Amino acid sequence: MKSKKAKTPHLQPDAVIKAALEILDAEGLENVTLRRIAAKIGVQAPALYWHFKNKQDITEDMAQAILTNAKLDNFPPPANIDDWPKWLTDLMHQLRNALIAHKDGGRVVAGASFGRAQALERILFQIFKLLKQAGFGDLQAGLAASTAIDYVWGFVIEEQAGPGPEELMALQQKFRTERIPSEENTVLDAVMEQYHKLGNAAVFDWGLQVIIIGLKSAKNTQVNG
Amino acid sequence: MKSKKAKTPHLQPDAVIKAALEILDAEGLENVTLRRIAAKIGVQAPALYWHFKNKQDITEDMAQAILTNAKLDNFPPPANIDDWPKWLTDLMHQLRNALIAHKDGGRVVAGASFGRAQALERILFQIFKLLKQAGFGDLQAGLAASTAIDYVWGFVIEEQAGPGPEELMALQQKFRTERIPSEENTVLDAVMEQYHKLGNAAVFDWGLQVIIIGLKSAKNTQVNG
DNA sequence: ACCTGAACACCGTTCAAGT
DNA sequence: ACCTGAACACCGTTCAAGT
Repeated sequence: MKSKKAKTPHLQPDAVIKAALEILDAEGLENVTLRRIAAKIGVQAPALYWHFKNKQDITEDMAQAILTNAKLDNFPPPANIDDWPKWLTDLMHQLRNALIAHKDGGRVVAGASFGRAQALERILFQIFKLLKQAGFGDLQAGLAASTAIDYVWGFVIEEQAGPGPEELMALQQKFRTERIPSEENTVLDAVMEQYHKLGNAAVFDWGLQVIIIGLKSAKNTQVNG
Repeated sequence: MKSKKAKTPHLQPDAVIKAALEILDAEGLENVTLRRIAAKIGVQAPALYWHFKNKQDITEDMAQAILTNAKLDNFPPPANIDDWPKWLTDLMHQLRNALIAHKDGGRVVAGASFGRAQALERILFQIFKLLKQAGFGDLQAGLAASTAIDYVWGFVIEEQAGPGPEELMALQQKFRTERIPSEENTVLDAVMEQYHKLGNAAVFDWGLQVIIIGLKSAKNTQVNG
């Protein structure tokens, strides 16, 4: 009698990625090692080499998982094509959310080459298609899509790699003595204060809207190499 | 008789950073190890710990060097304040140039926390000041500066970490079978072709101009948290 | 004050050997 | 087919010891 699923017959690749993401969230990227992953699923490190080519291969799958879990693919298009700004806004917020959902998510995806490229290409392709419908030229649609994605990318990397509270403290102390005009100094401090009140999502959205406004008037502009 | 500079009296911190950057350019970030750096300047690895707290400390200095060597500080302001768009354009191009001047430059600077934050803060402060002169509100000037910087950041990371020629090949092959509508497929391919003809600098500039156009109309808009 | 030698705990990876 | 045990070359880092 063959009992199906007797005792989890073999090591599932999905379980490996799941364990890796759990370690990532709990302890950060530098603790995602093959030995830690293996230990988490009750196996020895070399066992992973049966299912994955190497660590890079695992990283690729982690990146895919991070970008795939948020349903960025087949993002529901707007009823009215003229609402593409809102559609793009929502999609880019979703992309950011996917990246910040995991600790060091930006760095993980940045570390993946093939997996990142593939996932980002799909998103880019979606934006490309919709912007063309909205009246963008071929090249402009492609450029617009990558511009928006690059912005998200940079924002998240900065957001996650940015100085923690303790580093901010040290920074401020160094600047107190260094920075030239103390009047403007306090003005910038006040702005930083505002930043915190707004929250990252709002700051992110401000820049995103700037880009979208710019895109509206760049729909069919000439591109000069 | 004290001969000055007899035989390079002691190990100079600058020489360490210089050696590190040389290894970086020649062999990439993963080969920048303490032992390799030490070997390059004819010393043993533990010797570095006399001059630097740890490897992170060296990374911070590398980031500083990368961002400082390009003269991003005290970037000459425009004769006419209304020319702030060109000024900002030039500054951002210079920032990109500084980052891509070294192999993996983006990742090095991303890996630095204190050093990056300090250098970027200075650039941000400069932009902040000039945009205020150009009539931006306090908060808008700050948001505008960080938006522009984030874009540069994302573009360069993508530019440097992006798939190399061999990965692009594999990507295309995978997409040939996967991607849904082959008509649109070829359109996107044509766009990618255009990208190459334009070159990275032109693609970068297109997105940058989009942002600047958006900034012009966001000078004094309300910010909603 | 500045550097070496030797060691420690930890990597990713390989490979013969087990089942 | 799938996994272990042991080893290899390499990390960053510490520290006693040399000069």
